[in-house]
Amino acid sequence: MELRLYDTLSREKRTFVPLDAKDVRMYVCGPTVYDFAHIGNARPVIVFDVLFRLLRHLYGEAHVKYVRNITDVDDKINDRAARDFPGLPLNEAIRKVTEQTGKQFHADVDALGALRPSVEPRATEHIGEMREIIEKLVAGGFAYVAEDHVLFSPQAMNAADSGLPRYGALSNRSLDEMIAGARVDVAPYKKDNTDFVLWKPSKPGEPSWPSPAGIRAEGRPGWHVECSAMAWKHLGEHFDIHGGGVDLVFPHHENEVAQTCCAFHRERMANYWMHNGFLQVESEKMSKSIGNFVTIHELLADWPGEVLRLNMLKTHYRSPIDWTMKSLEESAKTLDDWYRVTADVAPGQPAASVVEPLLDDLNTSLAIAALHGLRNASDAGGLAASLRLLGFLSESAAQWESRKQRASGVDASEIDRLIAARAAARVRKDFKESDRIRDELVAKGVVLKDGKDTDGKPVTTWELA
RNA sequence: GGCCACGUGGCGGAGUGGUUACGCGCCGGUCUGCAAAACCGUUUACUCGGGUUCGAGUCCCGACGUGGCCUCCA
Repeated sequence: MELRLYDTLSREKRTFVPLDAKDVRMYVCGPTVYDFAHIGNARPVIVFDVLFRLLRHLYGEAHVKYVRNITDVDDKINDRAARDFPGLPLNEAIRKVTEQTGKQFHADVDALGALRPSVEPRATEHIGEMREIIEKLVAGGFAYVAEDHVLFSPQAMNAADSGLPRYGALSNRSLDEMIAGARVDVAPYKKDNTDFVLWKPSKPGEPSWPSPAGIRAEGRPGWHVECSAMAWKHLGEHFDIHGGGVDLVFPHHENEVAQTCCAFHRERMANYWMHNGFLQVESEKMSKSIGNFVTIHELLADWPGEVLRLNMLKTHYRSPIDWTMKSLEESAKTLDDWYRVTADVAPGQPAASVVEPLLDDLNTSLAIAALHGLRNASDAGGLAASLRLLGFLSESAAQWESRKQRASGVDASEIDRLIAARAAARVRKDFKESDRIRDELVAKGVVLKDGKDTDGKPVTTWELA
């Protein structure tokens, strides 16, 4: 069985053939670290983590390299730093913001069960590579200097007749359309309104580095060239998979392709371009003004990370998701059941019924249906191994259960005392008293479960509603 | 205005021409002092209008609806 992936560029599912099966290479655009990551940011993290795990399963852990960058130079970071640390010099404030936010991001994605990528490059550590790419683009006639900016010219790219991709091929639009649809003010230093910034001058006090292309004033990079530089440094001029959210297709990824292909005279940057769909919250677009803007951090206060993970994977990665409380409750219930039935089970091999849907462009919905199938067939070993492949079952069943008790703050010994009192009442057939105790516990959110142990003796356990 | 994606049963959500998706819920049963939990079983669908075909949720055209992108938002 072979892996098939949907490629945004060719707009079809294609069999995945790595450039080098001993060194499978994937790049995913990571966060700009200026604020808490929201639940929409969690989607690419989880989706491409599943792909990373699947690739490791197929090609071996040592043969897959996953790069996810951290953008730590950006206007939004500068604004946030000035707002939060008005007393500090800007550069120091920026460092505080990026450190704090980066740390929080790692705590969030760890809780979601996402493996750390092989490399997490920071933009500010790759300024040299960015300058190098910019120099090549200027030398090749694809970029020009104007008023201390360096601008990339898609027109020049499409005028070149050598083996380059056409600008606009990834996002499926022509330069003419872009010119016609342009609705922003064109900066006076641009030759064409489709030109985009590779390098720009820094204002006094802002982060700055020596500029390329003979510009005397110091400056800083444009966003797009950061990813071209980091991907090049860690994965080479041409690699296998490039991922991110659909919103990045244009202009970010289109521009990455342009920069990398023109700098290195290549026809392709990545062989497969993968994009995850967007997310709505309770059927509404997530926005701060509606008040439904929800961070990963906030959700983790109420739900285990694996519940968020399962809830995300119930929907195919390219479809839109409506993120709702009801759906989260369902996901939590499912995981409770899976933890229960896989408790103390030695994991076997991941089931083919789970792996095969994943090979078909990460059909996680169908894979989850297969998990239910394993559960109903009482194949606990296969279920446990398959869940692990998908990044679940990171803790023991006991830890999973105790986490819920801790969160609710109930006193386990008090509950045990009440259960014993109820058992005594039932023995003397004082059902009025036994029901009273049961209701008392329900009021505390504790649900009793009467069963029998292996000897047929009645035994009562409990769980939180 | 331009480009693109999507529209499945009470809810979530798979399925690219012909057989039960699956899960949650509902309902019924077993168990129970009664419940709950657990286990067993059952139920309902393909936005609308045309077309292609022996046959369409699945292909084509149109309408309506929802969402995304159109210069730094995952």
